[in-house]
Amino acid sequence: MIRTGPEFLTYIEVLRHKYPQYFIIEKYGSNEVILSQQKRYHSLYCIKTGITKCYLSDENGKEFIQEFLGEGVNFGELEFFSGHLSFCSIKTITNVEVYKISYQYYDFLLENDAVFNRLVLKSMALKIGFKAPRHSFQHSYSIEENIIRLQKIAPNYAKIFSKNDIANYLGVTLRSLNRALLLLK
Amino acid sequence: MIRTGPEFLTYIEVLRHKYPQYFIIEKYGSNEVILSQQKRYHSLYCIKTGITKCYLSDENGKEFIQEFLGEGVNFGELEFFSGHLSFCSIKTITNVEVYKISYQYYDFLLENDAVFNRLVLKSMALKIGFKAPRHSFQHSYSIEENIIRLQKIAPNYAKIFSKNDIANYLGVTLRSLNRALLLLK
DNA sequence: CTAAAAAAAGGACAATTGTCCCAACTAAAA
DNA sequence: TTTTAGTTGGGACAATTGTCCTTTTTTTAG
Repeated sequence: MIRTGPEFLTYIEVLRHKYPQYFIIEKYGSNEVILSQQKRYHSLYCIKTGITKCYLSDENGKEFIQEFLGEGVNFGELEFFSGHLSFCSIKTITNVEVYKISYQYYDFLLENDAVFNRLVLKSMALKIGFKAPRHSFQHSYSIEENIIRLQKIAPNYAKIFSKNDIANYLGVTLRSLNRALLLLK
Repeated sequence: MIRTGPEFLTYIEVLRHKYPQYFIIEKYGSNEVILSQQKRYHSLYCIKTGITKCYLSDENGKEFIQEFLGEGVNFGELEFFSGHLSFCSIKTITNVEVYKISYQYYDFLLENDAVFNRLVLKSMALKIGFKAPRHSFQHSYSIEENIIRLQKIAPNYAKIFSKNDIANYLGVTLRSLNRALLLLK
């Protein structure tokens, strides 16, 4: 439920010794927007500690949560490659520390560090591989079954996330989520 | 609606002159499975001509179509990076020609051809960037609005795809799709 | 400490979508 | 040709989910 990338984070920590000025640590409290959709940025991020949500909001302001991001996950890197505006927003849930890396240094690392390059490729492959089965499952099964699945993956999910976030993650309304929770009791 | 990767395809054609033995052309008729989910492969593919669908099927055999793939799109590359089994199936819709590339040669190209490497990264970034807004839209709007959107993106969609495929692409039943089409007439 | 705001819970009804049918038509196979 | 299988279209009803609203509880801010 919360994506992580421990391998990537470990390697970032290694690289930071070699290129200390490439990695700027930023700290955020809870409920702060780090990146908002439809804007142009010149840096990307890797989460050092904490949890964020990645979401799209539609015209009515409803959030559609793509995934929850934990330690070692990158964000903002897609826009570097595609050249597009950011297509989702990132907001902190807990206190968060991130490494911020400029496009320029990122480009340098991709070209000159084969290990880093391969880790980026792998992390992107994993990102794609995670989404599809999740959306498929969410669609094929009832809300109750989805909640049961959440409880298995993350037994403490209710302590971390608000009901609203969970509903938006499952792609249902808060009312429907509450109904499903009632039936499970 | 049909993903393509012209830039990638062009570069493959270039590389093929330098490394002819790396790229094996395979031809398929319509409705053939090129890759099926939960299996291990040792090659990946790039579509030269034709259209395929990428889908997950659940226990009831219902297909959940992720996307339609056209010229220049890769598939089977995620498993190379993640080391996982294939997580979706690929079936041809029209006649299809693909370039087949072994993991071994792919690895070599990634390491030794910086342009190729960057194109792979870009194509993966685009893959991720496409899915999220689509699922978000599909979820936020009615079936009718989704059909109208399809017609704008691909006016000839009804000639290429069966009703069943369109329903599975939109994540609704055939019955619901028909109902929505009635209301639009 | 109190007021205001946000989060959580659920009632009542409406709208949407799914399930299970059946019928017509087309294409493919025997 | 005849049969079979697949595609398309839609009726009737059930189940699910959403919308709108109200109440209670919890959290936050002044």
